[in-house]
Parts: sequence; structure tokens; C-alpha cells
Amino acid sequence: MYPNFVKNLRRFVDLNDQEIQLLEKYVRPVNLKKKEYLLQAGQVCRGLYFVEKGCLRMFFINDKLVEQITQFALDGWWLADYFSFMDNKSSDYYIQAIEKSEILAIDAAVFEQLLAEVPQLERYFRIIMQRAVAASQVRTRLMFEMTKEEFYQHFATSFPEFVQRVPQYMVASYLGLTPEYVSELRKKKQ
Amino acid sequence: MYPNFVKNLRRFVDLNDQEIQLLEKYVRPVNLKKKEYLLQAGQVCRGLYFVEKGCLRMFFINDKLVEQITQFALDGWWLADYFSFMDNKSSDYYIQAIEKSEILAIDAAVFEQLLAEVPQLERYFRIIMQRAVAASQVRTRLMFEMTKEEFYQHFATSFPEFVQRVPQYMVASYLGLTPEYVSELRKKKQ
DNA sequence: CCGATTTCTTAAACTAGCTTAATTTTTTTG
DNA sequence: CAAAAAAATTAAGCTAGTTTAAGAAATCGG
Repeated sequence: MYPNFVKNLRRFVDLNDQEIQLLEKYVRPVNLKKKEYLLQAGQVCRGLYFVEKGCLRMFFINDKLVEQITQFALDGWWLADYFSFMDNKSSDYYIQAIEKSEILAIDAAVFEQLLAEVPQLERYFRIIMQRAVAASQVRTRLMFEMTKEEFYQHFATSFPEFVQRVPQYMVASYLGLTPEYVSELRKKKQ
Repeated sequence: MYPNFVKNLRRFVDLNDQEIQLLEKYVRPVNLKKKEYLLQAGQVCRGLYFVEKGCLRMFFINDKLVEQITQFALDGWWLADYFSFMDNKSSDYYIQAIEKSEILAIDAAVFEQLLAEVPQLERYFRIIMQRAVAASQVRTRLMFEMTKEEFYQHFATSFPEFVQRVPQYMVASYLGLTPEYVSELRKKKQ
């Protein structure tokens, strides 16, 4: 039904077809056109969102009224404002499709029940979250140890598919650079 | 036996005394004097570390040979290089006691077995990790939306106990500031 | 295919926060 | 308690990266 989703689950836990079927009942599919929103500031982040196919960005609007991207999610990634999701607090973030996307949502309202019915998912999400923490530790180290120029070059060479797929000014925002500076760096390189 | 540890577990999952006893067999207590290391760069991060009492810092040495702190952990916090822990890879980090500390370690070697014996811990660590991800999302937003001056003032007013307990140059490092600049900010404020 | 919108580039002026280096204050330790 | 070590301050000069303001190029919707 949702091949990437199932593949991702089975990468970390053993689930039989019955469990997968049960699970899929709890999942709410959301199809987004380019630029559609999954979450807007002021709303509560209802769900944990899995990107079955497509690309999302998460951003907030800073005091200069500029969109500041904090995360991307490509095929096979989870994304949510976890604080808003957990505590039912209104979010400061927007989650928007960068391209036409197929999303699977697990709503907070059914998350606990789902975990009770398929206890293996506690393990699955423990692993997913643990990996997210590990990834954020790496990102933090890179941000501290590199100049912005190095950080950009590192990103561009480590994730070329990203630089292809996402507009340059969004990559700039994610890395904490101005689009003008990225433009300068690209010119300098060639 | 380890009151903070037990309190923390029971905050998130129901564990009876028997389960707690079982769990405590898997836990390796480590007592650290001020400045002693739990992990040094080049080693594998063997354990997940819980601060029963005391204060840890995690840092790496940057290319200017300056210690860059990425995380602190006070009483009741978990700390580890999760990437090194999970994949048995050698770490780039140091974990050091800032003051005399009582640490509880769960070693990678027994972690899986422990999770199998006390399945509730999958849930416990899922919640702990989920909260860690949420906290890192907040930190990321703050780092992007504030100037370094605002970031310092925010930290100083939000965590006064920290500023008391941890040397100023370490707070500076954690926030990505030079100690000289923090000194200037403090002077400016009064 | 064309007008509108979005994205990218250029370049000059500017500044937040760093570097350097010397001094003072505080803490630690025997 | 005194010497040594660690931490904090001061101040001047500097620079990586931003801001501002156009214009050029690419992409999109109808």
C-alpha cells in the first residue's frame, strides 16, 4: 500500500502483514500539491508526518519577517514539531510541501492507542528518535566547527541531490546564510 | 538506591519494584571527580549516561584547538554520543565532569538485552529521545532567531542556576560566543 | 507561448561579533 | 596561607558574512 513506509518500518522492527494492515488503519494519508501546508504557525501539530514521496520543509518566520527553514524531509523521513505534537501546544512553525507530496500522518489523538496495539512501534519510534538525536548532534558539531563557507560546501557535496531538488535560497536559509552570500560562494568556486 | 534515576523512570513509565531491581543490575555506576572523563575522542561511547547527581559537559576540539561545548547534563539528564553508541564508531567528543558527579551507565553491550527483559524501557527511551528531539528543535529555532547577545541574555535569564554552577567561559562556548564577548555583554547589562 | 512571478546574481557599504594581547581577579592546591 | 593555575576583563583593530538595492535569468500558470 505505502511501500516506502512499510520498508522503513521493516528496516527497524519485525512486523507481519497483519500488523502492517492494522497499522495502516491508523494512518491518515495526505496528498499535498506544491506549496500546500501541513501545518501553519498558530495551529497545533496534529500528527507525526512520514514522507512517502515528495519533499517538505519546516520553517518559522523570524523578526525580520523572513522565512527561516530549520528542517527538510525527503522520501522516507519523519517530520513534526514534536513539542507541539506532544504537549498539544500551538506551533511557531509552518510545514509546507516543496513539491507534490504523499504524506502519511499519525495523529496525536490515535498515537497512544496505536502504540498499545502494536507495541513493536515503541521500539520503532525509539530507534527513529534516537537516530534523529544522533543526526542533530552531528549537525550541531558541523555548525560549530565549520565556517559558513565550509558548511555550504560540505552540504553541497554531501547532498548533491538536495541542491538539485530544492531551490538555492532554501538551502541558504537552512544553512543560516543569505541567498546573496551563497550566490557569491558559487561564483567563487567555479 | 538511585533516587533520581528511579524518579525519572517512574515519571514516564510504570515500573514495579521488581523491575527496578532487575534494571539496577544492568546499570554500571561511575563516580567521577571534577575534571575526570567519561569519554575521550578516539574512544567508542560505550554507554548511555544518566546524571544521578552532578554536572557533565560534552565537547570537541575544533581546528583552532579550542574546546567547543555542545551539551551540558545536570542531575536527571541523559547524555551520550548517540552516533558512536549506536554504531560502535569512535567518537569525536569528550564527556567530562564539571563537578564531582555520580553517573549511571547503561552499556551498549547490555542495552538490547535490558530492553528485551524490561520492554517498558522501549517506551521510556522513546519518550526520552522524543523529548530530546523536541528540545533540539527549540534550541535550533532560538539560535536562528536571536542575535548572539539575545541568545546569551535568554540563556542567562532562563537558566540562572546554570550560570551559577558552570564557569562563564563554558556557557560562552556552549552558546557559540567568545568569553571576551560574554564579558562585554555582562558589563553592558549592568 | 507569453506575461507574471519566482529565483538568482552583482556589487558596494556596513556591522556584529571575533581576535589579539595584556592585565586583573578568582580559585585551587599543597 | 601563599604560590600557581584558572577564569574573567578590557580595549583596539579586524573580518566574515549581512544588508541594501538593482537588474537578469529562469520557471510557471493559463
